[in-house]
Amino acid sequence: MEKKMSRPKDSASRILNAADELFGELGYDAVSISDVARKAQVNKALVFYYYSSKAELFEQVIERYYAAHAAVLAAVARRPMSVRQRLHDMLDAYFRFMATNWRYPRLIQQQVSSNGPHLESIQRNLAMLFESIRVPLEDLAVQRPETSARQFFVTFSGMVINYFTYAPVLSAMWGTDPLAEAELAARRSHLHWVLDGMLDKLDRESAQS
Amino acid sequence: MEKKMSRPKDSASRILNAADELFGELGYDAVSISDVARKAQVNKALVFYYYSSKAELFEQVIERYYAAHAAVLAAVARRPMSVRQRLHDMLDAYFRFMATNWRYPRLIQQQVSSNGPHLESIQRNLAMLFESIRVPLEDLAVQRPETSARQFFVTFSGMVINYFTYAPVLSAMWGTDPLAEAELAARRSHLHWVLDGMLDKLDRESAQS
Amino acid sequence: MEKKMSRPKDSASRILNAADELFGELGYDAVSISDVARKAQVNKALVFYYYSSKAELFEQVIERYYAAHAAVLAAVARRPMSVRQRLHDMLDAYFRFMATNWRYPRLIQQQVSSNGPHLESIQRNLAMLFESIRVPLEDLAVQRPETSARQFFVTFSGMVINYFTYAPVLSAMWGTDPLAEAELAARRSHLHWVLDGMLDKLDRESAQS
Amino acid sequence: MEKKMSRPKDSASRILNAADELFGELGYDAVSISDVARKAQVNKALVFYYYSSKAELFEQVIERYYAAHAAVLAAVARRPMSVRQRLHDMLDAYFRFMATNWRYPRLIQQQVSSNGPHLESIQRNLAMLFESIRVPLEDLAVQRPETSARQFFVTFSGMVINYFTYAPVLSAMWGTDPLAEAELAARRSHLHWVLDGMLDKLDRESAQS
DNA sequence: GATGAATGAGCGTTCATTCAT
DNA sequence: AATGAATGAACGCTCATTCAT
Repeated sequence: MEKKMSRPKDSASRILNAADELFGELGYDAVSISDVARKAQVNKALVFYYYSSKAELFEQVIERYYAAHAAVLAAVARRPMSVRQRLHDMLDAYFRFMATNWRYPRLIQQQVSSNGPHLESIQRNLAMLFESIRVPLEDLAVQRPETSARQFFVTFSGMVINYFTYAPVLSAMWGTDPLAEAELAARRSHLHWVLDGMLDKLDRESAQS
Repeated sequence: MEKKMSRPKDSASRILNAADELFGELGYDAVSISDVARKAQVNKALVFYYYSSKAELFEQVIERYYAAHAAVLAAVARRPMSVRQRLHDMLDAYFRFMATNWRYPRLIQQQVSSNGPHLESIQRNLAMLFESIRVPLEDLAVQRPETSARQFFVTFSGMVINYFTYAPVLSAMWGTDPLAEAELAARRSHLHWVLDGMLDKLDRESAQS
Repeated sequence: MEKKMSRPKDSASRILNAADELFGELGYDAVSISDVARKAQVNKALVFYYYSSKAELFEQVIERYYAAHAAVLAAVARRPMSVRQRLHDMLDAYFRFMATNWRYPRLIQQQVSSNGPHLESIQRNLAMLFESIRVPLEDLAVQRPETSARQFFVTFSGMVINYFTYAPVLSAMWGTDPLAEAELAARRSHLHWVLDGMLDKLDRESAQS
Repeated sequence: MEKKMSRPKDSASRILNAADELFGELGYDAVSISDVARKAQVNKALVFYYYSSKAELFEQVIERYYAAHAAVLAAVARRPMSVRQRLHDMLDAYFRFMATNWRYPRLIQQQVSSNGPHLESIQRNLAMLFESIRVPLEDLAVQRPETSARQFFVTFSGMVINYFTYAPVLSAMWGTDPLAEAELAARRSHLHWVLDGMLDKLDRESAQS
């Protein structure tokens, strides 16, 4: 007799993927373990066999994103280049990563906007991200209150993240899919345009002073 | 004789305020009607006496914000001025409103990032907001993909909203309260600086073409 | 200024009528005091002003039917006539009363079939009804087990009552309204036909013995 | 080692039986899931593990009766015999089934007399029952308004059903248990006596015409 | 006589989690 | 590794009833 035909991926990762999709779409609270088990086509108790609790399951979902995210950042940081180019590169890498993993920013927003129990790990991740942008920015210009690295950090992450968080709403508003290739390209060029605008202004200001 | 020992505000609005604070802090799903009743110091059943369901209570909370928000926008729209000035004014009004009602952007983010059941009314509100920014922007410049009103809309709302959504996290990261006067001032000046950068760039580009 | 224009009937009886209709249609448990108040167009608390509890309100509803029912029975009993004629008369009066007050048998059936809290008063009423049929029947024939007054009592009340209890179901089954004149007439003639059949049989049996 | 201290019947059927008894005695609305769970000696949540809702639990209870009832009817229909004998047989089977499953008619009466949410399935069942009696009756005699199959159907079901519905009341009235063997026998002989009376009358009438 | 506000108790239902197998 | 059964706690909500005015 055959050993109950197991699916392409083993149960543990099928559960993780199901959790990823459901949490990302509906939010932590709106998803029950039963939902996850059903989607993963496994027994409900098996979820607890692999992940000790619902909270831990969620943690694993974002942990996987953190790792991938960190890898992308590291790859960019490794390349030597001008500051201006570096910032464009980082923005691009950030945007591309989010476009590919669009449920990730949604998961983060859910937690942040409701003081979820996973804020701490999000904080750690965010601090790392901030560090990677702070250095080039501080090289670039004097830190005035309106041009501090902190402000740019919030501005750029907001510009990128919110595009994906709001994707479903924008889609309904404008009748186009914000995740389609053409729309992504438009957004990306806009972001670079904005970045250029800022760098130009910084240049002009430092020239002037 | 005393006026029947009731608190400064009547039960209905005490409930609404409690709901506002709790939903804004913890998110719709994480807040139970018991929590709201306890915070409002009323009987749980009384919540249903005034608001027919938890969903309706939430609706009322955001409806109140919508009304205030629309009033602010209308006030700005009424003033005649240059396009550049108008955009600065609108940004300023938007930011100030969010700073005063910082739970409002959090409530919206919660719903949007988890496809909550109130997306529809959020959409309506967002469409209105978009309309009020679209006209001045389209006056300003040719609509290229990277400088379309849509892109600016997402960019500015992201820049503003996320500052408040992330306030708790930033507070922990930087050890300063993002909602304190000094920090708000810094953010506000940054936003105007960014807007100026963009407008300058648009000017230069239209001069050049 | 006018004294809040009161409706054709005063509040107390409007409440009673509303309760009658709702209880009769939906059953005691399925009807809330709010429902009654809404239907009677009075304030919910006013129901308790006139009727001390939901149970008492129900009691008053059936009490009103009892009184009317007793009056009808008494009227029939008063007329001197042959036994056979008396039984036909009683059956007729019973049926006509139920046809006019078709919610009454439904109310009774609800209580009886769910051991409701009003069984006792129902019992009293039923005993009275039984007494009024027992005497003529016992005059008529020897009481064998299969022809005892008790059996006839159950048989006739079942034949009459169930027609009304089942009216909604029969209506759907047969596509005709059992409470329409034509249908009532058919039922009534059937009941007399059955009664005649029984009396004939009793006659033949007593002739034979 | 013991087989995991579970009662003679497994939880699912213990719940179903408890529901049967409680619904039959007190009525759908007067019985809470807690009551059922307590009687079945299981956890309240387990009721929902086996039956998705209170309504479905009730449905299962009557469904079980339907199946048994249909089986009995089918068994009778299979036997070839004279029309008169067939009607006696059907009446007998009907009565015996009700005597054995006396909570069944009560459940039906509850629903019918309060327009309960399960009327539809009751209607289907009743239509089937009607069909099984219609054919032999229509063979028997011309259909006059007072001797139509419909009338006989209501008459006989009323005569049988109400005996059981009223059992608790009759018991209190007469001081004898209507479900005791002797009383059942009396009722049964009465029913056959009535049927004979009707058949005789039909015979006489068709002879005469 | 009439009403709006308030409340305690309970209901049907869901869910994360446990456990024996 | 996998599962069906079981459970305690909580949740949103309803309702009969009370009470001050």
